[in-house]
Amino acid sequence: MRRALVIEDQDLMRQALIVELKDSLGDCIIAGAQTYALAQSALADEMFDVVLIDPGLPGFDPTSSDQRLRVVEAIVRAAPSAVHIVITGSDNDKEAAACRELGVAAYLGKTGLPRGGLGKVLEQVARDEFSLRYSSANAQATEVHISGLTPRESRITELMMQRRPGERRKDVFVKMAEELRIEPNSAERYFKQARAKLLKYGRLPRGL
Amino acid sequence: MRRALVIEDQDLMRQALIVELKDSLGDCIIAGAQTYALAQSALADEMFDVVLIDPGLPGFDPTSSDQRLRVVEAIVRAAPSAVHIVITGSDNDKEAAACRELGVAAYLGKTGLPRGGLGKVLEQVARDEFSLRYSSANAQATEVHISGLTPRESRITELMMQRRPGERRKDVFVKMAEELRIEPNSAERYFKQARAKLLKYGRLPRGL
DNA sequence: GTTCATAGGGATGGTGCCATCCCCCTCAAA
DNA sequence: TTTGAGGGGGATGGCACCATCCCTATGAAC
Repeated sequence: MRRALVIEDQDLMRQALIVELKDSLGDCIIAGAQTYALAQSALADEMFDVVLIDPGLPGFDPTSSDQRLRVVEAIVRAAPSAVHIVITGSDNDKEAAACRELGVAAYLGKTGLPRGGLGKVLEQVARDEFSLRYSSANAQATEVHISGLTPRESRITELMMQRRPGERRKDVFVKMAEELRIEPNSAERYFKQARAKLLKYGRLPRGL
Repeated sequence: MRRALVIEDQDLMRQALIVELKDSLGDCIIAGAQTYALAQSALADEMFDVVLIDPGLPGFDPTSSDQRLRVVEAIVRAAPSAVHIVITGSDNDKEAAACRELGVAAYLGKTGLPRGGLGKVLEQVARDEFSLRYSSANAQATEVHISGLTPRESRITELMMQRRPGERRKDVFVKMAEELRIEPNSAERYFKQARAKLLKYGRLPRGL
């Protein structure tokens, strides 16, 4: 059972990263630290296999690349055997190179890193590659989330609304089926169920 | 059924904010926009009751308070009847005051805003109060998340590990019972179940 | 010697989601 | 006229989690 530590001051983001890690690691114990002090005490208390670091922590000047790197360096030294992943909202290539020098295994921008993205990064790292992903605003469309729909229903609705012209519904069912490893028939069933719910509440977005 | 729009470039954070909003609003439809352009087209297409804005968007200089405020102003103008909430990682009192001038209903720092925090903010806003919460690193301890535990089991384990000396287990059961509106007996049952699982896998953190 | 917190469970009913298989109907294209 | 995409469902079994109630046993406190 692997142990991981997530160092990130923004609570919702830390929560999200912990969930991402949990989904990627399988059996694991994940600690979350909001501050540098809490991270230090966690690192002193226990061993970790994976450490996720956002260097923009309270008490450090976010515009000082020097301070940011010193935080990373201190964390890496405190757990030299762990896999270290730096994730930041203000990424740049100089910092990426410097982190790599410090022994960091992956350097990630927060923008453009979707659900499941961390899993792919960990796979890359497991192959001893340095994983580098700069922020990029890559969204093609707005997402939509509708309460009352189950996750499956929500997902197929989203996929269906993003369908490009000429693409048949059946193609979308196949796409979702591959994504979730289920039968296209099931995807179709979720879509029908979702549409029925939306019709009932008179909330049918375009794209039916 | 209310409609909300979340404008935030970091995908995981946007996701988390959408979940927060969904939990707070009940029946609702929530759109998520990664960029200013996507936000604009969403605002042009539909009406929204609530708009959540992170002014630090790609394409704008994050150090320029002028640019940040112009983003907020444009969004507010595009949906004058909506409740606008600004949430940012780099909050300061000048920007808060300026946002209030622009008609924003709440100004929140990302650090120190926990799960459920947005719900309280919305309650405040519903009472026509201006909700102001600056970032603060307020965590007392590291959180712990263990895979294989259900949410209930995870929560009671976390509460139990944060128990202060002298506090009895029973007190913690009551605390969790109030939090989730269940019987203390049930909380105790979850704790026992969690401990049994942890013992089975030899992963008993201190605090039993 | 009784009370109470704690340890360590068993059993139960309910609910929601998942995944699948089935049915019927319509309409257009080949 | 047969085939295939699509609309609109019903029924089912399995599973995980939730919430509750029940039982035994230990050990310290009063």
